[in-house]
Amino acid sequence: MNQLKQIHAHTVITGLARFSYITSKLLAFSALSEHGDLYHADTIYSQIPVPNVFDFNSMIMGFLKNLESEKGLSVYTKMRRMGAEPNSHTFTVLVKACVGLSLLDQLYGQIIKFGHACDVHVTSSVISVYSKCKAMEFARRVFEESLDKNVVCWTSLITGYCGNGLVDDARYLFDKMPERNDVSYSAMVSGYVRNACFNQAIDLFRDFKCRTNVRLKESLLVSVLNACASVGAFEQGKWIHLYLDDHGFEYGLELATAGIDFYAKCGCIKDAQEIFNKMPLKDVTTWSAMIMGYAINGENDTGLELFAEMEKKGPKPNAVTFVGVLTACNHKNLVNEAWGLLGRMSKIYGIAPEIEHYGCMVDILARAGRVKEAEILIRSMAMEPDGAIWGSLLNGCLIHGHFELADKVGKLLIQLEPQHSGRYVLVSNMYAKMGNWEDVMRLRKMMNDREVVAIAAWSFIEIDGFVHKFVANDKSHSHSRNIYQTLSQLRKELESFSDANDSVLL
DNA sequence: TATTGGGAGA
Repeated sequence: MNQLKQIHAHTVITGLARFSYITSKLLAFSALSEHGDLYHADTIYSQIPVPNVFDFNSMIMGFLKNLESEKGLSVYTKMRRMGAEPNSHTFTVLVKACVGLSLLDQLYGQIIKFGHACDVHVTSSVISVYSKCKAMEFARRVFEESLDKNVVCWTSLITGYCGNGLVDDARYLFDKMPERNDVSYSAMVSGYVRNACFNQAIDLFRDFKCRTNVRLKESLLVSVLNACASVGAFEQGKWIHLYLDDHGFEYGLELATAGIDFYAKCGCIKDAQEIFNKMPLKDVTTWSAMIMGYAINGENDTGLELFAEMEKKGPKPNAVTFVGVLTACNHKNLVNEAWGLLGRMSKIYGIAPEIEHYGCMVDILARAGRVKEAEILIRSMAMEPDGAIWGSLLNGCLIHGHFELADKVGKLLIQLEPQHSGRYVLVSNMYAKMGNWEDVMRLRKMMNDREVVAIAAWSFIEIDGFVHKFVANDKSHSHSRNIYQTLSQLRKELESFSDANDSVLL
């Protein structure tokens, strides 16, 4: 950048600055290059008597890249005042500065006025921003009215539908689009993942794999790994890992972190660790995934040790990292350590606790039987407690037999989430435990009246690529007898283990 | 000079 400043000074002294293409190049580099300097660009820009569209566009892009949308918009205002005509590049970038619908509507009016409504770059950008404003009907209209649509425009609309929970509409479009590329597949797969349709995501990927012989793109594999992690589709995820090794992929940040998460969620913590160790570069997300991985696999000490290592020589932990560390404390009943970490988080790292952190802390306290303390913490929170937090407290009350508080929290929870069947089940179980059958019946009637249907929770396990499904009281599996025998054996072992521990504690 | 997609969270 110093060299550039010297060149700039030189052009001013020698009069070369009169040649607009030279100044424009200097301006663009300063505003947009990684090694640039936006404020130097601003100086160059202010010294140009009559900037051209290219210069205005460079400044708009620079400000937007720097997350200064208002300044970007004011460049546009100046541009219009000076009578310069915006081009399609201007609008493609500028629409991203529109935070609200009214601003976007105004800008779209300008786009039509200057005749850029059919430009594929502009259309894709506008669709994408309307979608982010949750205005799908407008996004759709812009799409329909554009006479020249390419695969990018289609993909923008598909992403928009997925982002607004309309995953079926997205799929309908996806099937209808005249041409698909790897990004459209990626968009649809990750759209399924974001909407918790993991199996559809995996099916679509398999479909894509069959149709093509080209090298699969990283982004698509990241989305699929995500889906595999969520449903425990071990064989499919493992296939991706082999594919990566066979095709000489680098262990890049997104892909490798998704891999760590996948193996950890499938219970293969050693494989997760192997990827972690192989990665040439790790960032806060990578470390967080690994810490959380240890926590959910019961290797809480290793998780806490890794966190200590991160504090010494890794990137600065963020809010998500602390969710992982608190989860590790939770599984080991480390109440005081958790309090300490929550304090460290805000005092040392300046991270204000979010509802997730309170959620972990309440869960830790409640599981440890410190339900009063948990209740006080909930009431001291700066934000409204959600159902999950009250649910943790209720759970703790039930484990430790605090029925009075459980009753109060249960009523509150049902009031807060009247359509959540799980809440009724939990509270109803509590009444049953107390022998309070009248209230059990009352709750059942309430559920009927409110048309709340209890959804059965299924478990899945994949063995040799075959998925086995289970539900409570299910005897349909061919090995059902053996499974129940093993379960009963396990229960006996757990009971004797817990009896032995109780006697140690007493 | 520009448009779509991608990693960790109770």
